[in-house]
Amino acid sequence: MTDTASPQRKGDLADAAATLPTQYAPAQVEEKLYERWVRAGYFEADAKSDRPPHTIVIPPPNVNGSLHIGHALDMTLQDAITRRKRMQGFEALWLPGMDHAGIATQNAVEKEIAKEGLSRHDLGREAFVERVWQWKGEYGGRILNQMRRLGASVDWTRERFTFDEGLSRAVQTIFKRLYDDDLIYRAERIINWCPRCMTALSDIEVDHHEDEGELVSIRYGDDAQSIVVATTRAETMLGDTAVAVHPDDERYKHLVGTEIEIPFTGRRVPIVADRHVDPEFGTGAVKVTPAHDPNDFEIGQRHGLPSLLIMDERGTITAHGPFQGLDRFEARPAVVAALREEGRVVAEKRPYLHAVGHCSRCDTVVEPRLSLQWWVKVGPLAAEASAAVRDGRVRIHPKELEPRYFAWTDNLLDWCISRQLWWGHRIPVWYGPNGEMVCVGPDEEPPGDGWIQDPDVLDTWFSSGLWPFSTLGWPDDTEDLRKFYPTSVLVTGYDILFFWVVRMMLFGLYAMKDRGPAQSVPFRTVSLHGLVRDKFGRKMSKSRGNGVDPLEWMDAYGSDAVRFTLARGANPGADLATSEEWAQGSRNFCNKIWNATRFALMNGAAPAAPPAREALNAADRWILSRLTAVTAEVDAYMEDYQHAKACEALYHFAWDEVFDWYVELAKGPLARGGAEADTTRAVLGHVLDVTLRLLHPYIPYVTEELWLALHAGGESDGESSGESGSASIVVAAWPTADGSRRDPEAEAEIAALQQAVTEVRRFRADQGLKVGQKVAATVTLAGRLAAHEAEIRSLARLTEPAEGFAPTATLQTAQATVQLDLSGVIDVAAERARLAKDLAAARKEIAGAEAKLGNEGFLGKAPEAVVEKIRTRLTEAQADVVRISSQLAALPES
RNA sequence: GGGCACAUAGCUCAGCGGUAGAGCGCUGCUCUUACAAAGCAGAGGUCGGCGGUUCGAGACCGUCUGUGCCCACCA
Repeated sequence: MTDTASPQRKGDLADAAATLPTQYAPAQVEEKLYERWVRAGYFEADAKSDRPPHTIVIPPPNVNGSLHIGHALDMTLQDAITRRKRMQGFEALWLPGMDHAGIATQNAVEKEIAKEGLSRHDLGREAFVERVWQWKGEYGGRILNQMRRLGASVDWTRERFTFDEGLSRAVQTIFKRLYDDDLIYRAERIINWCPRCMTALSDIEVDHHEDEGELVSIRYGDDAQSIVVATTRAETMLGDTAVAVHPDDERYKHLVGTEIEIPFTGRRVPIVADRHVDPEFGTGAVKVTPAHDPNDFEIGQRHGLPSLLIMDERGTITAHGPFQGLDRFEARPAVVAALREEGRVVAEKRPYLHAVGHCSRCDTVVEPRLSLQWWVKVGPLAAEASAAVRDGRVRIHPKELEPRYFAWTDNLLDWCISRQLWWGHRIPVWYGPNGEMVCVGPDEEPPGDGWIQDPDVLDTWFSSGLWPFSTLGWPDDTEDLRKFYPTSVLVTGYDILFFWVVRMMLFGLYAMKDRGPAQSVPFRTVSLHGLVRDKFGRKMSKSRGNGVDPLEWMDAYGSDAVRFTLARGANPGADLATSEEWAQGSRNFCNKIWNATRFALMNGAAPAAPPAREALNAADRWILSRLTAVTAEVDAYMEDYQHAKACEALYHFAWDEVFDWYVELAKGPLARGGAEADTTRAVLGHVLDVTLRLLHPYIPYVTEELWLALHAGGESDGESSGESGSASIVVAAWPTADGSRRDPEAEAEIAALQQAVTEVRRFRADQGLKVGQKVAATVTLAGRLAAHEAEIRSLARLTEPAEGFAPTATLQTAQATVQLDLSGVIDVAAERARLAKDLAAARKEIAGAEAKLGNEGFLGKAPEAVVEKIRTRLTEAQADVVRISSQLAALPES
């Protein structure tokens, strides 16, 4: 924390720099800047503007959650995209909001009231929903508040909630439309039932994992006629209404068409032949329970079998008999035991690994159950959704993930949308006293006395599927909808590709179809990122304790550091590993930028249009050339959502080129003063100004703080500041590459200089010389390097040769020869070893190149540029051998 | 049971037809007129195995092994 500037120098410091401490302290700038940005209205999009729109709707976080590292990644990327577009002059809208998250939130509140010894049924529907709203008010805004911390440039005036009034109207509208188009229907089917949540679940809300089951073989029938079936769910036999065998199975052919008695029930059921049965599996005979198994249900349909429900909503056996009242998992062993008693267990239980469905919310084993539910007929909608990607109206990025998308759109089964919950959009259907049914639109009065509304609510993904247009005011034809739909890009993790992205495609294309094919898509591009993992690439989990709290990192290292860490790891569609050390590294980077800018300010640099070429020295021309190249590179990467690449390019340019070389090279001219120093100040100011603007989308806070300081002192130049002047980097112009500044000549020149300096430094390091230890040397330069002796001497810490100068070592690069007097210092043995190594490397090089050039196939087919490169390499290596050999010979005896 | 990825430096990952890269970590040196959250220099990979295509292959093809993920109603 010590300020190393000497007292005399301090007086020369620019005012702005004097106020900057030697370390960047995020806590002191973040809140202040965010408030200023919001107050200035920079994040508010104007639907009336004539700028081209750029729209992102946030994947709405669940109200019941708090910011986790995955959110932080998602939001950082969206913010970076939005900030760049805003700087480019787009009318950039990033719309924030939350999801009511039906089942998840209901569970959370149920858990809370359970602490008071209450269930939702104790409260009753209305009071319970009231309670959830209350809870939402209390905890709901947490993530949104955390977004502010992160620096998210969202338009707070447009914040939405999937359960707010407007969105509820959108839900009702689309339900009605789909209903009228026969794309929503009510039917009795086998659904996934969670006996704990007591609701139906859609297929994607069920997680299958391998569970250890027990397969037991049971004999049905009596001595006269019997058949053996195998099952893992013995209790379901109480609901069996048939036994099925394969039609070609010779073992059972004679039994088909006969009847057999189901134990305990006294029920006689038919033996049917069905192709679904696999004769190879188990005994080749299957018990058929149409009400509790999806396959069996289909067999039942094919053979006109009755369906018997034998469990209630809680999974308790309701079938009359000895097992009534038992839980399904108590009933299973009880049934097996009773069967054994009767001598019906033919083969004892054997362990059997099979996939069992679990509720994705509470992990309870899902019970397939025949039930009357509401469905979306997805076929026609999915065909559209598939076509939109196939014909390029919607681009999935990275493309490698397209097959996963098609795997869904091309195989989607009808979607069960009704849930037996209380927290959600109520199904807008009313039932009349005589079994009539009417679907009520948003502006219609519900029917009167004697009619009751369907008690169920809609799947939470039903409302979030409308998000890209419901948030913009649909079903009304609003200015926002006209201006900002279709949205530009959807940024989300690949893990909700089918939960959410597919739903938005289905609904968007349907609801907006009157706009025509190109304009109805919910987004032009889907940019998918991966999951954040720990430093070893492992999934983060509570039980493993390897999770990361982004807030903790923000506290410790600043928001920018967290953002940069995440963005830098974000390769399209790929998971990223992260750890605290990386956040530290990013923090260090921010600090480095801080200090480089601080140096510039201390030397009076200010953003200005860089002087004409003739006024510039080689270093200036080099860095401006590189700046142009990097600007183009970063711009292209960002346009293609390649954040990791963009960040890497910026990191290396800023640190390795600007800070480590240009700033060092600038010190000479700045110290010498005069016009030369003015030029350097202008170039340095310009380079930093552009670099800060390029970095701003990823690290908004530190760049703003420094950019303001940089503009506080000097003249603002129109090009760098953009039309909004120097009020904020948020609205400064996004840099464009100035092709006229490309300068291969200067790049080659500085590369040669770097090579020479590095060679000397390496030599010094090998000899164990201290930085402060002066070494006399002659420096002989050729070609482009001719004018750079002063820089080389300064950067390599070489002094002029004095009397009695006696060189003991020679260093040579392509355009520089440095002879050093190291009498008394040099470690001859080490030097000899080093040279021997270099010599061996050069000889290997020659051998490789000669082999290639002697290869006729190579000469015949390789492009001329490649051949030329190898020739050059050969020539250089040959020269190296000569040089090194002579150096070896010149070394004194040890 | 299907499908899709991935196997490159100690760790996490880029590179995807022309002499192996980054960050972190590691080693050595250094308070050098912005920064020790720094500077300088360095060590460390026969790019999972085996075949093939090619003048040339981490890179393309085949195959094997290993790992991960997604989907799936086999009782």
